[in-house]
Amino acid sequence: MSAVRLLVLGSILRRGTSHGYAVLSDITSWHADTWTNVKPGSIYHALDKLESEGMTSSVTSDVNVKPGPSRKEYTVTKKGEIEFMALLESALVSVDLQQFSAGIAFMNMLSRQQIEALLQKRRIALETSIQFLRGLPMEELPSDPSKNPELVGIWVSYVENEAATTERILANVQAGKYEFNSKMMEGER
Amino acid sequence: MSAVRLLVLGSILRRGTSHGYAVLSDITSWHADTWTNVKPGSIYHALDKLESEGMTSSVTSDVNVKPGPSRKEYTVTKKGEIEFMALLESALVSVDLQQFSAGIAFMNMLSRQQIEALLQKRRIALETSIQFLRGLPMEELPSDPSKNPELVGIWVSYVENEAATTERILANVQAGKYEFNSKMMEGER
DNA sequence: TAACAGCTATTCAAATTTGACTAGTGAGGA
DNA sequence: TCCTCACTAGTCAAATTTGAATAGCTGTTA
Repeated sequence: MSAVRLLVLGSILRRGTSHGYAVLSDITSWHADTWTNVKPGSIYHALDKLESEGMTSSVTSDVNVKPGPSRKEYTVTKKGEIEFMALLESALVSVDLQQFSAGIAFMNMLSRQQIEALLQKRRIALETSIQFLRGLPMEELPSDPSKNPELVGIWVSYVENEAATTERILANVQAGKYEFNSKMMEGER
Repeated sequence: MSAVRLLVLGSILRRGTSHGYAVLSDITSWHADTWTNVKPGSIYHALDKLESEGMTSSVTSDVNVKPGPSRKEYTVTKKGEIEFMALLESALVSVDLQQFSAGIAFMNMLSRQQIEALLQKRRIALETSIQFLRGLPMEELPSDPSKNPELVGIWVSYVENEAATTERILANVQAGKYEFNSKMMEGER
């Protein structure tokens, strides 16, 4: 899965109630064409899917909306909120940059303690991955692509860089930067 | 598009002639579960698609193949070879890590001069991207996710790291490391 | 000998993503 | 007035990707 569901739920949650086009505008304005690449179709599909799963509920509003055609207003249900939290937590430990970015975009919706724990977890996973990559066989004149030192090098350096990034964010969070959610939600001890 | 087409064509080209399962085994053995994540379904789909587009041609071999059920043997056509080269060149300038990795996996199928030109091009694209990212507005207490300094930081550091990686590979290639294709192919000056 | 595990080889339905297209409304100019 | 442009809002078919299932052969074990 891509990060669409997380982004869509997050976008609606930030506004309390929202409609397709607003979600689309939010997301396309957030990404600097860099960290997400979601198209209208994916967003509207995700909206339908989320509604059919009971993650959101909607009303068709046709009265006194100012410009353009009528639209469907969505709200995130309790179930959807739980789903959002689960997606958010898994995004924040993901090695994938798009996932992780989307997680960071909504980091303020968790508590400082939760973020710290998740970032630690990501860092450890990345370090394990570095160990593994360093152990791979390589050949100067590779007999098959997997033994190409540059190929392995690309991934070692990516993962090392991610580990450093994670560490840096963690340090900032621990130093008391930014604001976080203080209200506790289900699934917490 | 993902890197499947490139990987499939590359795998067949390396063996001269090949069949679905061999392509699948190649690709899954190359990725260290890291730099590609292609499933059987995608590979067989790509094989069908490529054949229908005339990029490959196939024979059903049923005689004296040793184990298991019968299979379809594919060869890359001239047209497929041209497609492969185009995909390879575009992978090598891609900002996306999966694309770029797949390109590096087959770098020896281009000439040293071609690789050098493409890597330069990638580095320049990445540097332009860094300039852009550095110019983005940020807020310590972001009013919307796109202004989150950590989010922007993640991408700055990713792109900077990619620029450095590209530079490093370029330096090695220029220093005479590795072996490349000396035979010239169409579309070259 | 039959049954099962394990490798070879692939298929297929369902889910997701892409890319391109449709359509309503208001503002401003000719 | 009427036309066109730009913005709002969304739909849809086609392509791709996923996840899980199917099916052929060979060797081993009970």
